Amino acid sequence: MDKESTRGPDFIRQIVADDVAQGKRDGRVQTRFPPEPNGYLHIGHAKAICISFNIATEFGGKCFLRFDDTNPEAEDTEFVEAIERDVRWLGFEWDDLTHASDYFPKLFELAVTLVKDGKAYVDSLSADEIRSYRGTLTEPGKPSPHRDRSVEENLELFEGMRRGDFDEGQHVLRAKIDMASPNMNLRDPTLYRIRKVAHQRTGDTWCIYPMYDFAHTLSDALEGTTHSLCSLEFEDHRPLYNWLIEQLPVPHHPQQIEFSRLNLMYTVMSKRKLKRLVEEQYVDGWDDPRMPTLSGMRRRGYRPVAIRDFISRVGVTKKDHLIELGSLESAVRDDLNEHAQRRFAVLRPLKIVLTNYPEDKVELLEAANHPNRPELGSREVPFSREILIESEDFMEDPPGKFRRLAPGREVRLRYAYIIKCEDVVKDESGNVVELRCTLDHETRSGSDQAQRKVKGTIHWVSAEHAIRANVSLYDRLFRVPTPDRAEGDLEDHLNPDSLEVLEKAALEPALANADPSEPFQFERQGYFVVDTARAAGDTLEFLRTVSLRDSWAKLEAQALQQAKS
RNA sequence: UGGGGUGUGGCCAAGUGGUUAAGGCAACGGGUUUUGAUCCCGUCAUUCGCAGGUUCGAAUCCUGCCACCCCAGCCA
Repeated sequence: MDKESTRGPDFIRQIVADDVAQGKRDGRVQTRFPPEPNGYLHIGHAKAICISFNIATEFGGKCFLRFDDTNPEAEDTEFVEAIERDVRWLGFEWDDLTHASDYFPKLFELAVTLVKDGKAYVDSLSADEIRSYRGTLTEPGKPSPHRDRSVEENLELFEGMRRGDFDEGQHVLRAKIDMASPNMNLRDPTLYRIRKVAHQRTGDTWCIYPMYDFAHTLSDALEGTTHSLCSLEFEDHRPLYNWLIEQLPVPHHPQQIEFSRLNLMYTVMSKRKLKRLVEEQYVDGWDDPRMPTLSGMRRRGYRPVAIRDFISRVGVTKKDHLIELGSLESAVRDDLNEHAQRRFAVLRPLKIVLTNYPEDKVELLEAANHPNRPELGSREVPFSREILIESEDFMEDPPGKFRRLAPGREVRLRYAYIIKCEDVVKDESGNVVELRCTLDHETRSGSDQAQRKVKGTIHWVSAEHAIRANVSLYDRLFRVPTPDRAEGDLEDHLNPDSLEVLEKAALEPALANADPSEPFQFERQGYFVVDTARAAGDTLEFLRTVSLRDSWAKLEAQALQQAKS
């Protein structure tokens, strides 16, 4: 149910459509999403996933999930499983699941071909030496003394590398391209390095592993990718990508197209930084609701359809961008507004005694599950003499525009009665601890005389029937819009108020057996969901997915601004 | 001072030489409302990084300049 965009096809779809129209590659379309299993997927990956999977579907093609598992030191099956789960959760199913490691034998063969053709050589310089020989951005590199080894010697050495005759770092295999190229990627890039580490899939079969450019390009070419869609930072790699495909006898000639990656304000998207937040326990784990990971968003209560909608709202271009959080939240709200059933929950309770309501009386009042969707039915909410309201719905000395409860003022209790505040009870230190109100018996919701209008309507919960719950309120993880670019350490920019746990929340009884997979709107508050990861004892745990749009809060903020200036 | 990219309203983004420069988010104003929500209506770029040029006509073509991003892993 993604919202239909009125905008024309993006530049990638235009290219693919042209290719198909011209019968390029027999009009076949095949894409792939190639994550490295060294971390969890985040919202930036969701963009890449949507692009590749959707384009394949739109053109009647295929999309593979391929693990780019060429660096066994960083990779782990935990990540493999998480990635598969997250891709499926987002709503996509791959036509085939492959691994760069599936191609290790063929990749080795192709490397040998390159050596035989004199297009690759074994270099025995140290990593430091290679770096210094590479030159700089403005100065050309110089050839390694090993650059002109004979094919025979190279073959022997490369076989030796493969057999495990050498230590890590002793040799690498390099492409022989152009040490003076203005494109650093063409200055004899490393193709293979020795790593005496077991691989999560191939075990000890290999002690040499291909580098990204070699493995990725040729995996594409081997499995029949037609359009290799990736992010902008690989633009400089495209000449190398094409070079490899031109040099080697591969069955397919894919085309690489780059788009800008997704950046969101007030968060970070680099796997390295996310990993650090997890490992140094600034967050609860990869699925912490403040994380931009898909698992975090899932726990937060964002639904796949909302994420897909957000991605399509953002579009596909080559322009670097930085997207406001509001844009994501708007997509999340649009989905939840449509699908979440409404409930009453009082987050910070203030007790009210209805002095003219019988002590032992309980009424069951009907409340709609969704005001705009009557087909979703209703539930009964118990009402009694003692109720709880949101403490911020009462002000002793309210500003002009305040429409809620105040001494001598009336409000409508939603789906119930109009009440009037008669008395304010305070403790020794002057805090308001209880309100004594009278109720207008003529104004019960649905009754003939219920039409009387008052300025405000508030939600409530019967004190006697309330269910206790903890409610976690999450906010942005960082307090600066671009923590990546900000001065100082990452942790200096963390938002100290990114989590507030309310331990006195009171819920209406209908929430007692809430289905953890079902989102709710706590009326006038926001969208909430059961926090399964937190549910330990017998206390109910909810978390706030996103607040409701709040024009009152905005007014208050503006008033505060004016008071300051 | 090398190479590769990108510049359209606060944030995204259509636009592919020819009516008044789409749309979304945000903001602002108004209407409906027993959620200060939703919904609905309206306002919001005489101008497309800047300066020249070509053209009857330019965001779209040309030239120059400026700004920002990426690249010197045996990471991906």
